[in-house]
Amino acid sequence: MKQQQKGCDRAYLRKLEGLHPGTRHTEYLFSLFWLLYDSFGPQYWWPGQTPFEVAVGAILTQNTTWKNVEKAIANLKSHRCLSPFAILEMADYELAELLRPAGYYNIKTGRLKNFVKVLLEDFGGDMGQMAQVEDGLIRRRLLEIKGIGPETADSIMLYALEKPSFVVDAYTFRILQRHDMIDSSWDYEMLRGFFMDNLPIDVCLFNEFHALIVMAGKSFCKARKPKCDQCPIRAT
DNA sequence: ATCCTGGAAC
DNA sequence: GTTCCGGGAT
Repeated sequence: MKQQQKGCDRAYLRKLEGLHPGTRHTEYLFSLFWLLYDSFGPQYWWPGQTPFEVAVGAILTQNTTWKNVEKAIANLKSHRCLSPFAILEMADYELAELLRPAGYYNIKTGRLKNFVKVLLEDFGGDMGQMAQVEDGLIRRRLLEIKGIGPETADSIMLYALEKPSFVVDAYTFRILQRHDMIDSSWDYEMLRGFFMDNLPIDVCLFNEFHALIVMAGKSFCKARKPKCDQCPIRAT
């Protein structure tokens, strides 16, 4: 079972900040972080259990609310199919039926199998073995899998393998654009680099930061009717 | 630019 | 009733 990271608390994060040389961007990012941390509190992602379950969740949650993913994962569990081998051996239509509540069930059936195939063939079905591989290498390997794009790869890296890879998402783009820190020419890798080049490389920090950005995006920095007036990170 | 999909939230 | 998701492939 994946337990809560020990020592991933405010004191630890404060110390991290103190030890890191501050560029202008570093100051912006940390001030953003603390405003989020103080208003939403620690998030302790991933609401997950085993690293494998976290990876499955990362694939199933693509463009889908987490609530729906939980149902699909519950289905896998109740059918005792939450293992690489069980998933690989299941008939497509059968797996699709279990994944149904997560939406895109036919697409996700293929994507899950693609991932599980690599996990079994290259890493003996063991996430721990996958975690042994050097960060850059394993990221590239994950990105080769059809159905795993940059955000899903980084989510698996950070939340399942506990490697310090910053997860960027649509909220990250939106928030930084509205803060005038970036413009629309920035792509995924550039924005990921912005965080990783200006923050201490740390699993606990990246974990909380991305989770907090998601919270801010859901509650305030929405596409349609942003609640800028009440937003805790307004005018950062 | 469009497709893939169910379900929660508004 | 629409909108929108903890995206990615074609």
